[in-house]
Amino acid sequence: MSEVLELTRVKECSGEYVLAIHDTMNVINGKWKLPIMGSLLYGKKRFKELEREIPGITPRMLSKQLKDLELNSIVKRTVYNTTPVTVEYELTPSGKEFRSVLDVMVEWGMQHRKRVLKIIG
Amino acid sequence: MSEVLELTRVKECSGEYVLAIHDTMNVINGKWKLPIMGSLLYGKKRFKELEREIPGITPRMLSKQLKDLELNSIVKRTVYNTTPVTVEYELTPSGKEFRSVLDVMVEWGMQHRKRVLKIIG
DNA sequence: TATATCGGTATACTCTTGTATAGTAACTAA
DNA sequence: TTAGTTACTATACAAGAGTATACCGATATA
Repeated sequence: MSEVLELTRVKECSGEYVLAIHDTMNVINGKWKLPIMGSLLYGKKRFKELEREIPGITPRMLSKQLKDLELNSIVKRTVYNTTPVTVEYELTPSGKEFRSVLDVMVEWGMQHRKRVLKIIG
Repeated sequence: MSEVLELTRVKECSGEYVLAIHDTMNVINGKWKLPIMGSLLYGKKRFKELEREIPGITPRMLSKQLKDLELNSIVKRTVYNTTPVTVEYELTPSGKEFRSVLDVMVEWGMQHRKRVLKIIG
């Protein structure tokens, strides 16, 4: 079965549809995962770099969310044997391809904002 | 400025990009908004119909989330002057167009699942 | 010697989300 | 008369998400 046909079939089939949605939701839930991924879209970052780039995040939450993202194969963590240790975070291929989801979200978000302002204004 | 050019510009501009993402996140956050919208994709529904179709939801949460969705112009609520009152919920144009976001989420979710299984298996 | 950086962890708290259970007024069918 | 439907609301509670603050050992810098 071709990819396109399979996708069409899945969109009809509520079970797999819901499963895939659930996978995606797991990646973006919470307040901090999208900001972290957004920051990593521009290249590898170290812990403190992320902490500085994401205003308001505490080390506790950054650590927790990075672990989540690593578990879900969105982020890769690499430790370098320097003194003191260097730890680098980067997006996996899945992480990088998540940009397509972000772009559609942005597109919808903008259209939605326009429609709402047209009604109010 | 054309739509396409404007979108390209926004994708470069972190401020508006983040704003639009935020709009979209507001629509889907929490456990129940996507199930509700999913149910309404197939047409107007009444309160009790939604309650029956979404397993596990309590009337409290259904009421709360419907209010949220109404506030954000995703769902339209119509009251009919019958006895007892009939209340119908349906998606607004924005709500209907949200399907494009869902479809991309499904596409990414499936690809991601495949990639992860390939590594593990 | 004092301070700062690195990549975090520990503890305690609040705040939001969600659950459980019961109840409401008005009406209908058995 | 009793039970059920409609569209919810009220109260109380549990659990999870997020915040605030402090701390760790090792190393580098002033």
